[in-house]
Amino acid sequence: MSVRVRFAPSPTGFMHVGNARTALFNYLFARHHGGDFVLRIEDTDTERHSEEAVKVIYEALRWMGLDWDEGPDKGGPYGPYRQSERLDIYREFIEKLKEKGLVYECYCTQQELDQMRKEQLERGEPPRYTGKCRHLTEEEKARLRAEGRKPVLRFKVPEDRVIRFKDLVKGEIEINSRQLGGDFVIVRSNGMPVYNFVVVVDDALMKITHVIRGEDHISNTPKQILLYEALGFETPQFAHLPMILGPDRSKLSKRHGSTSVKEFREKGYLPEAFTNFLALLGWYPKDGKEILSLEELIERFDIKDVNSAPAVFDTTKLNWMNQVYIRSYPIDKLTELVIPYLEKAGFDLSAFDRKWLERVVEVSREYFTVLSDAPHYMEVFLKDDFEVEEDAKGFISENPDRLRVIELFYGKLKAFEGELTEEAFKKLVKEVGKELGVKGKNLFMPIRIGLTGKMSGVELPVLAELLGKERVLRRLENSLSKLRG
RNA sequence: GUCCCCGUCGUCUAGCCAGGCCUAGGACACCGGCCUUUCACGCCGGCGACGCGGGUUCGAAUCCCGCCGGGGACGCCA
Repeated sequence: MSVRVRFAPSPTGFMHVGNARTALFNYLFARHHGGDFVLRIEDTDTERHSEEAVKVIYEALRWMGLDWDEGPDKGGPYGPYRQSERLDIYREFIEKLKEKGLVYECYCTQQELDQMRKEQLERGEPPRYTGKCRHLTEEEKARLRAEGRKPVLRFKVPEDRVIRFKDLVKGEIEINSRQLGGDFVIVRSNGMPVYNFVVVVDDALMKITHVIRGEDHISNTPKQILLYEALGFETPQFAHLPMILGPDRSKLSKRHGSTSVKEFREKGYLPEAFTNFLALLGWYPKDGKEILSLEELIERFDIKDVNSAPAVFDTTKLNWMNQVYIRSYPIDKLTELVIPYLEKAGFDLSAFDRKWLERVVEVSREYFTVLSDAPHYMEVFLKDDFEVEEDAKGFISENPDRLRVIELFYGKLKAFEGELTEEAFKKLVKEVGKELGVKGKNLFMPIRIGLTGKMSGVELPVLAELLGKERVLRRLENSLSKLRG
């Protein structure tokens, strides 16, 4: 039987990195085995969900390069792929459970349940539903209905049964049915079925062979296994991925800073780096190669190599990886990605030639960690009327020779005929040094300051050639006036 | 509270299932040096971990037990 996995997020309006990793691992598993990757939207909690939120999921997945074979937008043989559109299907299976006598109506109110839980906790007992409504007579039900109460449907959990399953990541797990918290709700009082039920129906009907999801679902698994059995479905294989933790070792959440895929995208992480980094959170390739393309990840991915210990989400390594990817990215693509950041920073790029801009990106990218660093490092190429920084001013005023270097260089350049290539620039600087008897830092730094107003930056000859004679002259005039004044 | 899961450098991890090859390997970060007439890159080097205690064994990071620590789940959320 061929492998079928699914990613089943609920559209909350943002895609958490934990979800992103779950999606990735499902995708890698499917592609590695030549199977199908299904996208299903879990929106039974209707009030919370919107179309916009579904779009967020699509965008995150597409950005990461994870393409799905079946889904709400694509269709497929086991649709619909949105739970809110599958209500008739669920109804059918709920009827089945009713016929088998495996469910019953419960009329307890929210307040009653809360009260019960509170008392149990106070007594030091684990909170659980006691089965109070399990044996209501028809008359009692009628009376409760007359009070205006609307029942939920609860599933009868067997008294004392050990439920076992083999988790592909964690190994054998067993739990006694007594620990499940009592008979659980499968249909809300408003008629809407609940996660633990629909997930089973959907996974079974969609022929999902492997359920790969976060570790926080481990405790749901026994309940779901009970439902698979009650409905006469074959249980799939389970693989529970270790949690992703914040720096304080608690479950990663918004208070830990950036946790949504969108934020990483906006900061200027490349999807390749982000995906690569996520893959290494809880998984490690046998050959130890860490920089891996999606194809290479697919090739190497094995669910058996997934670590069972949780991983702390620390973006330090992601930063490094992003640099690695930035440096090897196709320059035209990188330029395309960088442009929005430059425009957002207020640079008018219309005056610049595309090829020239690519050259600038090429020499600047060595300095970027994230794409949003681009304006900072590229400014030196884009803006001629800069300020001279304080430390640079200080450096010049320390020694009168230093200002003279700029002045002489300016004069020589003005008189210079021809194109200002790297070679020509070096030659001119050398002449200045010779005539003034200045070398090293005392020679180069004033020229750097004259050209950029700063004490550090890209290599000067490269900068000079890219700017061209006219712009260099203008810059020297600019900084000279500021240094003298 | 109860149950479940987990515990190797600061972080991601290799090794653990099939005990000796582990004086515990790699990567990131950090520190130092080299390179560079700046910064960064790059190169070289350094720092740095088997949670604790018992067993089993000639030998344990690896197997067993206990403890401690961390996390998760206990919803008419998913």
